[in-house]
Amino acid sequence: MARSDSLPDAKTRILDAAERLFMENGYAATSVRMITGAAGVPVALVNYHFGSKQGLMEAVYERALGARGGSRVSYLDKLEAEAGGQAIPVDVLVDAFLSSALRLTRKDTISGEVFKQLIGRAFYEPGPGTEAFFPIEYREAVDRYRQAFMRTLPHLSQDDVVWRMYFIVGIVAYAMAGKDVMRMTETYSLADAGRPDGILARLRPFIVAGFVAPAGVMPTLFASA
Amino acid sequence: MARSDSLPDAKTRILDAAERLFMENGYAATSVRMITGAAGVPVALVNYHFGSKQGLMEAVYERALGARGGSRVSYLDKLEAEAGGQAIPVDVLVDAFLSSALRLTRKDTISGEVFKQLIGRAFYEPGPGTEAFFPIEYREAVDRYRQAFMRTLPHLSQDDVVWRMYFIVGIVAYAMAGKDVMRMTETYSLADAGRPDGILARLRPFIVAGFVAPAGVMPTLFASA
DNA sequence: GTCTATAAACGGATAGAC
DNA sequence: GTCTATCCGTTTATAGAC
Repeated sequence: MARSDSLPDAKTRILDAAERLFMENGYAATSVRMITGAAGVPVALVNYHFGSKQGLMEAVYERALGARGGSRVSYLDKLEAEAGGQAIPVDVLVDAFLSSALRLTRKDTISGEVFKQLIGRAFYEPGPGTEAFFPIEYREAVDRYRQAFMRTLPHLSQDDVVWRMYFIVGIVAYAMAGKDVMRMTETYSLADAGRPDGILARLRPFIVAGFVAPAGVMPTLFASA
Repeated sequence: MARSDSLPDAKTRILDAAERLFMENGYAATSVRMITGAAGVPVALVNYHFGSKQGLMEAVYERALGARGGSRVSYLDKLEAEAGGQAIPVDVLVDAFLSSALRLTRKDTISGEVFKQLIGRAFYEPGPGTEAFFPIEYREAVDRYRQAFMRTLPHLSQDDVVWRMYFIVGIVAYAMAGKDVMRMTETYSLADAGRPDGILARLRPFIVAGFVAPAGVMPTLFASA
């Protein structure tokens, strides 16, 4: 599985190329030949190692998301142990949720990129490679964080807490996918654009403030535009 | 262009089918034959009416997003006229931004669905059919709202304002795309799931609170998970 | 495990009859 | 404007040599 040589073996090179190309173009728009071409291996190796194009996609996610059963809640466990029954502060919880639950485990495939578009893409692109085999650990982790958030913010209903976590996932996925349809980062030559830590630094006060806000559901909302 | 008959003409049926299938499967994963099959018309009609698959995609967005040059900022104009030089309250501005700038104009193509996954998909899917021909009016509208937000929230830098608008777009796109990888809406049988107005009602306090929050960029943020 | 060659189906686009 | 038949490149996947 591991070689002491200079070049990774064919299987790894295929995974690397597939990860990058699926990320850039999406699943359907990426052909097996593009992948093998980029990896410098014959086409047949994809089917030999992964069975099919979809099998390759699944292998890419499996590798990117980390080992199965890997505890994605261990950090939360630690926080709760330290708190000793007390509620954990919101900002700490938000940090933990962003860095631990939503963040990917595997680091820098290409060149120091810690954050992955891959997971962002997984949240949106339909078809094989997304919901179908998305690990259950993520949903379990989400539920653990839901409980923690509800302890910290007892003034919110469960629905409100879940909705707000849902919104957070949306923001993070959008940023992770690196999408910018409005061309905001171009138009305003935005600082921190593309820098995960910078983005998260901008994100945190926004999210924390949003999360602690009173629910306040108002009946009629939108004027006709 | 319009018939008094029962069935819409071929061109319209193609647009309807394409809108639905592009929305469900994405652009690359949807073939022209799938579309013409669903529409009950021969394949050749796509090229006759729209020139190419991409031309069809553009026509779909053109129809969904409303007429070109349609003023997407007219409501903001009205608000600013009423304010008479004064800053517009944040919640009003947020409402206007959500309902007017980001919302789609065309209603219920399929069956009473006002909100569109289509635009949500446009925000994420790579390749043709997304950023390439996304109308400039959207970006213009964003800039108008940026100016309004900066007047209302002078304690924020331009970067912070733009970032927060960016986050909002991310949330809305996620909700619009209807994606829910964590299966939150299933798991918790979430109230308001799928109901645009309900979602927006949940969204508003979250966004308003996040937007007015002090920037507070902190140097070191995330503990190792 | 790696490669060449090929199979079998599907992709978008078009020519030309009606 | 609508339809049939077809072209031609590309797709995934496989068979079989090395």
